[in-house]
Amino acid sequence: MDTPFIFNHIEPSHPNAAGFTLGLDIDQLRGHMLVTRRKLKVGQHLYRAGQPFTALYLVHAGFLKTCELSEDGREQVTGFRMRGDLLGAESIGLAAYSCDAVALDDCEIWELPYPPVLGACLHIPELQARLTAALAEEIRRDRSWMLAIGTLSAEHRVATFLLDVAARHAKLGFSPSHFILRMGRADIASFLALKHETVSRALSHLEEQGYISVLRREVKLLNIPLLRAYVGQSCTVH
Amino acid sequence: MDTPFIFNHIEPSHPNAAGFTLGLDIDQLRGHMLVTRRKLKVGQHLYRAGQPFTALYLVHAGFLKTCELSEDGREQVTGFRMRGDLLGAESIGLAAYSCDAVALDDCEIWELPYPPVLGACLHIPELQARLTAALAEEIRRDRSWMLAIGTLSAEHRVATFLLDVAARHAKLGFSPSHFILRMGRADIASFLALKHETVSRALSHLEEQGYISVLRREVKLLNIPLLRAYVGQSCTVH
DNA sequence: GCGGCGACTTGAGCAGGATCAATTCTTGGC
DNA sequence: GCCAAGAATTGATCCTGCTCAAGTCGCCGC
Repeated sequence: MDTPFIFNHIEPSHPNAAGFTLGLDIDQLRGHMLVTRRKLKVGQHLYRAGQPFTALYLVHAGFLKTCELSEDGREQVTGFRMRGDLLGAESIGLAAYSCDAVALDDCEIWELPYPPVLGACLHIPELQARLTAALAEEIRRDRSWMLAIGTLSAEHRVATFLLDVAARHAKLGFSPSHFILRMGRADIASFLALKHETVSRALSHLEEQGYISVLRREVKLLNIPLLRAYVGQSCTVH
Repeated sequence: MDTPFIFNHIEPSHPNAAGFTLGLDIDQLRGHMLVTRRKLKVGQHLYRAGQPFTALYLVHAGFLKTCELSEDGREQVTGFRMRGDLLGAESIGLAAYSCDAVALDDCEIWELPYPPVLGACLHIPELQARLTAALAEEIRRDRSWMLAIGTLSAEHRVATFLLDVAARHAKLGFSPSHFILRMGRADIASFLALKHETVSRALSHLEEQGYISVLRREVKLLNIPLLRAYVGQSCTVH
């Protein structure tokens, strides 16, 4: 029996797996810049909108959300980041970060000071290509969520979200079918452009239908292919 | 009286303005790669999802939309591109384009073959920084629309959309308060995660309230500051 | 100029998700 | 261990935006 309760604390097979978003050995980067380590506790901000933009970050362990804010106080969760994910890239080219990054679990983060990253790109042409590709990947991820939000019903969105979590867990070597959500219902709701009650109901209903089992934040996907089929139906059915 | 009907055919002050997204002189790029010119008629695709990724594109004249597609046939407009905007960047790092780009008006496009762009980055360090910044900018734009879609009512979204069009027109030296929409109601609706009837009603209602005047695709913003205030209210009011 | 098609508007009725509210369950602080 | 605060669930009701439908308008081809 697996132990999803300590996911973030299991060491995956490759010791430098946390650098895979950039596809590079961290040690190679250390030759070009001072890579420091930062620890965050639940609820702490890695950075806030408006703070001077000084670095990119790689998640080594833990879990974070990014939040977009408007002048008039509206707030939107725009994504969740886990081991291996890059943070701060959206603020490249600005003097200050453009959004908030908040720890949803205790985190260990590698800080890559930014001007040095640019410099390193000149010496490691590979790095430049990787960084650009990582940015493009981020655009594609955001757009595929726009597609989901613009075209799927509440329940389909939630199912899609669970399948996405599963896929990301699988890529890190964790169980795709049994995991603990690190974010609250309200964060999922904001991300999917819903209300937390709606997310709660959707989860309950997916459970009733036998697709999943939910107990607070512990989720089991009982039949992933069937769940995929359920999401795929969304268009052909109506 | 201005003549918004021919916006796309007016030459703006700076002859190389169409390159401003990359902040570079196109002639400088020509030294490193073969920049070719492509013309498109309304309805033609600049590229389609699945076609081999070979180039980035700069819009010199005309107007396009980008569409995200799902395997099961769902479709979502993810953005609109006009003079000076970059296209294709979302597909960097892939073998094939990940979305469709469709002309909504006759277009003239500059094609920047991709591997050569990467090569040019090595010789013009400035270009690398600009390209990366352009990608980051695209992420921020997408996320600010996620915020709008996730937090604003239909009518507020439409108003925000009009203000965005106005701002982009202003940046190109056109009138921000009187313009012709190049896309149909259905495209606006998809982009804002609404239905075309809802967009139509929102426009009519904004007109009733005296914020704008609409006649088919011709739009006048009668009081931009007031319209901004109307959008800004969205949170404080509820 | 006329006919036909597609884009847009508008209305009526419906429904999916929001809102408001009550309750249970967890968790952390003392 | 107990209490308080917060997170999640669930129910009842409301309302925004969707659906279905009819009708208008403008434009292109002939």
